[in-house]
Amino acid sequence: MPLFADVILPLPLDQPYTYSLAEEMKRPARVGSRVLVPLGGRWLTGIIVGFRKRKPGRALEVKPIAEVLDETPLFTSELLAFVRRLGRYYVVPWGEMLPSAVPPSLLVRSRASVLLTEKGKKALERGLLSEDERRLAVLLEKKPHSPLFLESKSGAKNVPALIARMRRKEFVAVERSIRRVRRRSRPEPSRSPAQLELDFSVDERVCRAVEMISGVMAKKAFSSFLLFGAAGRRKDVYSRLLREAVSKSGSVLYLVPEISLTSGLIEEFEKSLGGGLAVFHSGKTDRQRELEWQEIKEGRVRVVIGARSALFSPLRNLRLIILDEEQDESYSQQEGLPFDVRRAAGLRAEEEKAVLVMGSSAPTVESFYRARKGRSLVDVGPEFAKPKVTVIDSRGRPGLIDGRLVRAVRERLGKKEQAIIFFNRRGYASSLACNRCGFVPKCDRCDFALSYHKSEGTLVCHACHRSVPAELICPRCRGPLTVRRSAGIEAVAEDLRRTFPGNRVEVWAAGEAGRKEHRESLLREFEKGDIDILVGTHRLTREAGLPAVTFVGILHPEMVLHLADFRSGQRAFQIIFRTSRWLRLADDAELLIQTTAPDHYSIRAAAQGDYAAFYRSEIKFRRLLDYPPFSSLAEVVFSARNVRRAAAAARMFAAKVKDSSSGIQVFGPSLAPLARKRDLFRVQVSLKARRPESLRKVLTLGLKEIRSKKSVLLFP
DNA sequence: AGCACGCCGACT
DNA sequence: GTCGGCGTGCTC
Repeated sequence: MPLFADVILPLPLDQPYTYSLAEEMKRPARVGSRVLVPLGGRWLTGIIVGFRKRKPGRALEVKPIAEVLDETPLFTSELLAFVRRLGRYYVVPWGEMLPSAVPPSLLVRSRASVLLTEKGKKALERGLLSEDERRLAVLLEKKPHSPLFLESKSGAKNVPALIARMRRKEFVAVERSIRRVRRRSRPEPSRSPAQLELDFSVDERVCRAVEMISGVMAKKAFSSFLLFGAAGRRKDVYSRLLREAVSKSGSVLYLVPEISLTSGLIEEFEKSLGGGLAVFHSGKTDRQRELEWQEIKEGRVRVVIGARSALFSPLRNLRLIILDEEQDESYSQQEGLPFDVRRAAGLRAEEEKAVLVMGSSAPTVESFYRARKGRSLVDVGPEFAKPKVTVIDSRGRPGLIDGRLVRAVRERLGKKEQAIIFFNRRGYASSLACNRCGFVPKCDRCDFALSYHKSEGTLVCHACHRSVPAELICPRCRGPLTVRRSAGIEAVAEDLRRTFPGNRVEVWAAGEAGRKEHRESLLREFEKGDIDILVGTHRLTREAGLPAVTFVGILHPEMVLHLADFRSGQRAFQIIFRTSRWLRLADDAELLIQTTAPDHYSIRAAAQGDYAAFYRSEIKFRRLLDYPPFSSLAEVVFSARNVRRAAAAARMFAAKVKDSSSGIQVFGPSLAPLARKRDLFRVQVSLKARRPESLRKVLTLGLKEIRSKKSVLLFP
């Protein structure tokens, strides 16, 4: 009896391919196992998603599976179902979801290598080659290289076509090799769980929350909760639920926005669980991740702590998913990673019939609204201490830093105290400009003015992260380029240095100061008291080791309100709310906010530390303008090398959506906010719908036959 | 995603 | 007429 396996491949395809199974492979091949298969002349790793007795098409010539790579399946059936659903949800092909789910080294593929033939060498010596051919041949003279290497080094255009032509003329040959799949090394056996400590939390709200949630957990059905309140009490709840789940031989997934923020947490769990804990973070090597997967898969690891990639860990009998700091923007759908972690965690919990507990002291209004409506809000009470907050109205006042803020800082420095100043814009100024001819240096791949970073002497494109040395002479008229020093953290630092010449001022920002050693040395020096004023952007809130100070100043948190984004009110609130955590809780600790929008509800509520007040205003505004959670939004960006192609795809999509006329509002096509990025023109279409299901249906249908590159952002 | 194919303008 | 750029379609 012949047997065939349906295999999903790590390609932008939604359909599995069918391969035949040799007799000796029928036993090890199982749903969820990795297999090595041939596809169009190369070797790829795929995942078996099903079996069939006959081939799908009569005429189809089915190729055999070369090797089954796993003894136990890499994916549990729940995990596989989750990945498929996640793809469906975000309109991403099944196969495209795979690489973001699995450590890349587990998806072996053949690698092409181009080598120069004898005939090619002779042709090179005799000068028989065209310019591009010669360049390629020179690179290959010493040793073979990958097509990718040739693409970047040869300087020739359309390298794949060039290689194909040279191959036909037998100047070069292409060889394919697969990195040998390593045999698994037997990891050490797991330690037996240590005695679980009993803890006697006296907080009644914590006890009630634990009781209620663990009661639901015992039912082994999907359910979700929003834990609202102070961080310490949330952690008590998590830790007790976690131990409850583990003691019932279940496993737990603990998601955090950034693994660096979990110091202490890991040690604590390690102590109380006595092994069986895995920590996911981006700093790990491929090899480490691979071993970790095996450990989890084979049930030796029962608790996984990590950021978004941990969402795909192959835990079995998953009972509990914890998602802390629910409001954090790193959970949102971002470039390259086409899903929202909050939503994804919900889908995974549904597939696993597990309980999802999200937690925050100031959740997103979307989650808060849904939790209230679904009666799944669990309030464990707010922080006890609120810092002293002062709002400075700087309307009509000149200068970047208000005199009142300067006075407050001076007072602190006089008392030998340190200050943190927060300002959420990188760089020195938005751009350089020529006074004479108006020239503004722009990125040559993006439609974006370059940001001037004075301390580094560079111009940085904040869209594609490329940086070039700054030239201060206008290339057009040879006039001087001057700095528009309106904003930017470097300008803030410079002002402060001028105002406090005897004190040390340092800048903390992503990008230029992004090197790890640099950040760590800054941190140490700040801790020792060698730095008096630390000026930081949003990046600073991502740092766990920052010592608490007695003074924090926030400059113009209202800047984000000017962005065309329905969540900007929430972002402004969060900036202030989160920043206040840097304050040491002492009597004379103070948070000072300098703003030109002191009456905005976000700023006012954040200054008072009043989430409820913020929520009331924000939800009213969302309802009025029909924004999420009262509607669903989609943003589809079509990108292509030339504008016409991108525009044509966008127009076709918009027309299709309008034709389906299912009560969906269509905005655009219009140029995307960043009309050109990394040499791609971007045209976008936005959709708004009452119900998320109708939106997804229209997206799936409308995008079906559109070949052009596209990316979909979904809200919520 | 790769890779082959086939179409078209622009050069030896 | 070939070269080289680019869009289209297929891979079990």
